Amino acid sequence: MKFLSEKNPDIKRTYEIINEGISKRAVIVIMACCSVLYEGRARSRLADGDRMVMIKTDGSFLVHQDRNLEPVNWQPPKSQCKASLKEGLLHIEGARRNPPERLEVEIHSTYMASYFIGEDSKDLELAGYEADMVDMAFESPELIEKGFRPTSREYSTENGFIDILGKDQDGNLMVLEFKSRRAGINAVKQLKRYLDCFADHKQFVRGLLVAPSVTDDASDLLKEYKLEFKELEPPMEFDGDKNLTLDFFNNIE
Amino acid sequence: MKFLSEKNPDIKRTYEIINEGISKRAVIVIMACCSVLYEGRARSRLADGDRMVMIKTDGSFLVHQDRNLEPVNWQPPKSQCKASLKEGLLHIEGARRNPPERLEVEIHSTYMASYFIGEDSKDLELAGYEADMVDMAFESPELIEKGFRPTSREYSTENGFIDILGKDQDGNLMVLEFKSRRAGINAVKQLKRYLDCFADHKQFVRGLLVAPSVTDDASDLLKEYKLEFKELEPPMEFDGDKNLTLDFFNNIE
DNA sequence: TAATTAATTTCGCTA
DNA sequence: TAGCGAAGTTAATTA
Repeated sequence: MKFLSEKNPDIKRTYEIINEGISKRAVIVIMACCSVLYEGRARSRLADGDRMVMIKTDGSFLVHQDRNLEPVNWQPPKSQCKASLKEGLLHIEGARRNPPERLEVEIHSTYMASYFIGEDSKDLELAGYEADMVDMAFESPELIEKGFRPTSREYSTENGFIDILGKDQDGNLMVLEFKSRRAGINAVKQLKRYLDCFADHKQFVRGLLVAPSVTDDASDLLKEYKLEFKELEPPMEFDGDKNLTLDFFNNIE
Repeated sequence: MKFLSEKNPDIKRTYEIINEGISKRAVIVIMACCSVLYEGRARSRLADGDRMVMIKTDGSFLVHQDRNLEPVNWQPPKSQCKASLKEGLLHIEGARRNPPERLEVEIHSTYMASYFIGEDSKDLELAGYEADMVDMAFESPELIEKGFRPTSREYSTENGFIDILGKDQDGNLMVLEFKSRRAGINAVKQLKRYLDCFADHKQFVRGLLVAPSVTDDASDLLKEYKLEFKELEPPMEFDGDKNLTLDFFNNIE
């Protein structure tokens, strides 16, 4: 990896490092005392303090405080970032047109300025999506209940798309709504709205909420609406990897 | 600011820097080639690549690739982070109990390892919230329309809370739903559900969607449901600062 | 602690 | 490009 890192560069040198990093399409990481202004979808200001400033190769622009998971200010990918020296002050501006917004960092002193040109071709593999859960149930309908036969996925209604539509072993129509996390009352209301689309249906239609768990409120509402709940966890295997167990994952307590 | 930054430290030295940073409650920033595993609410793995690893003073733990605004993997504030050397490999683990989840970064080589103990007492001031918009309309009802008289905020119905309930100059009941951004069909449906709660009301009830703009679909749906739209921007002034104009904010094109 | 909701949500997908 | 919906959403507020 090619990189450059300097301690306590002065304002002018920091400016040079940022420009060099931008022109080389590097990831720029700076620790500095700065103030921040944002205007666009909302508007914010942040007085002086020590923060980490990062500009990524795709134009993502982040300002992190020493606390919180999320950046205190940011600009999304594809922002145009540029540095400028004005009256002895260093400004970094990230802007974009749609929506129009602008982030400006004013750097007063720099503790460390660096940029990195690295290799990272790998993308994240992630398991546990709601979509995978629906796929699993569609392919293995016995996970829902004995005799369940799914007929369609993403069945379109005027109140949105039903995850899975099918029939139980007695031929009753079934509407399935999936949640990959604990389901709340909104999930129940959503399911109810799907069932409303079958109000003129002659036969009884069963509504089934499928999730790892439900909140107490949601459980009550299910009873009130005469809907059902089926406990099911989202699949945690990676694609093409269904049979592999990693030691790592057995270590969690 | 007190800080330490070293280039190309070996694994053992990186380990020392991390431990020193953690014990001093510093912000740790590392550029390294690493792989990442996560298990908890979901499960993920990320093969080797060059990334930025950051541990904050509140236990936030982030892994950033050179692209995307969001970290590719992370652990929220209050996570327990610790480093360990196993068979010549450096592991950093961040874990928490509720929900049970664990992030593990395996570092293969380090380009830069650093920690920073800085000062940052300032919090972000932000304007442009939906809540501010509702407040503004409640206090200045003429912004909605001449003769409008708001009666309650957060009026509770079985379909959720109505932002503002009031009456127009002819005494008609009005239900107002606010969005601080462009409103879509979901906002219209939400407003419709509030109006459904007044289905047994003897008089006509007006439904008004208040937002900076609406999507075309939402506009169509408003007509279909015979609901109205009022264009209104969220307030962009900071608290206690209503009369100040900042030069900065005039610069945006 | 749990549930509800807005967010400069972001991100990916689809039309 | 815009709209729609899930997300390891996060973060704040309230019960």
